[in-house]
Amino acid sequence: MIDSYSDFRSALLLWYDQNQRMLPWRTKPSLYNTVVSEFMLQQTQIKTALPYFERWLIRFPDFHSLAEAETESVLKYWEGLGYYNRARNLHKLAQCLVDADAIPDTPDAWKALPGIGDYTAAAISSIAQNHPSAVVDGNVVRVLARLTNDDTNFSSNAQAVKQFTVLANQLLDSKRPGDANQAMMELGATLCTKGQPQCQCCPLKTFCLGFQAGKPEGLPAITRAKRTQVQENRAFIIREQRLLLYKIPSDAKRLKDHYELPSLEALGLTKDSKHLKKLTSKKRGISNQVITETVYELDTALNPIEEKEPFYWIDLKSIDRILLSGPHKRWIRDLLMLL
DNA sequence: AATGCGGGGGG
DNA sequence: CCCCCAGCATT
Repeated sequence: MIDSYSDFRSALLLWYDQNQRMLPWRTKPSLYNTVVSEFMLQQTQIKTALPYFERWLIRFPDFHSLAEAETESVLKYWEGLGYYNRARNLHKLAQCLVDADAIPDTPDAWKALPGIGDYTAAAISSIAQNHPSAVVDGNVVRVLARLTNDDTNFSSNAQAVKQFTVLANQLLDSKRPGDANQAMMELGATLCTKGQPQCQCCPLKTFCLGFQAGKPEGLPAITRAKRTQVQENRAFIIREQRLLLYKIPSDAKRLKDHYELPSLEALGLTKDSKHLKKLTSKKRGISNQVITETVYELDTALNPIEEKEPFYWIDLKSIDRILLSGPHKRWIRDLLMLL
């Protein structure tokens, strides 16, 4: 397929040296910066993570400061980014490293730490420690599927990752593994994009079978999980400058310890009640669910509930101090403007 | 191997 | 509206 691995690696690295984006974890490289950025970038685009990364480094500049921080503070700085177990795992990881006798120096050693799988172990090892381990993320899968013109219909992303890991390691430049890995991902993020790849600018076009065959856009072919529809009805209730919120239990599977607008169900109400008035409705996606959420207000004559257990009356002035998921935070802000 | 986990970017 | 994003842990 590829005549000269040496030519391939040179072309890729030359392009990366000349075209890489300026990013804070590249400008100021360190083990800590690499670890934090890789956690934030799990299933999250660079553009989205960037402001979080900057704020994080000011508040938690190193492993030691992170290890010592309260979980609540750590989550507050992750608020809105999603996948909150990443923050909890990063926090635990910092504590592990501070306690450890030695820093891990192989992918397998990194994988023993919380929140680190195949991808992140290879990324940290190669970028921060010059270890020759290839990363295979969504970008790399796309680049390699096109490079080899592989039209396999993968039944999952994991299957594609597994298949392309072999090739990724064969192609990896062991002299500069961190840059070679980042170059493949940078290529996938900027030129070899899903929609309209800019093949004419691609440093790999002379090696790319997909380009030569003329149809790289359709690759890779991966069957995705079907989405299911869910309906949620919630209450927006304010009494005397306090908003009624529901605190998600610490043993819940998602959004543990976050606050949200209480569901009508939890309040013992149904959407058909005469005392409810529809305020607004929005649709959003979570994982493979499409949630249609409708918010109602309750007649001011009725006083719904005491402050007890998972229900809290939060003073509007202190709303910024509690943990809120992104959508609920925006929702509350919008509804307060409306009133 | 399949599923759940947030949220947002961009076509 | 859709797919996808520098994935991981659990089952």
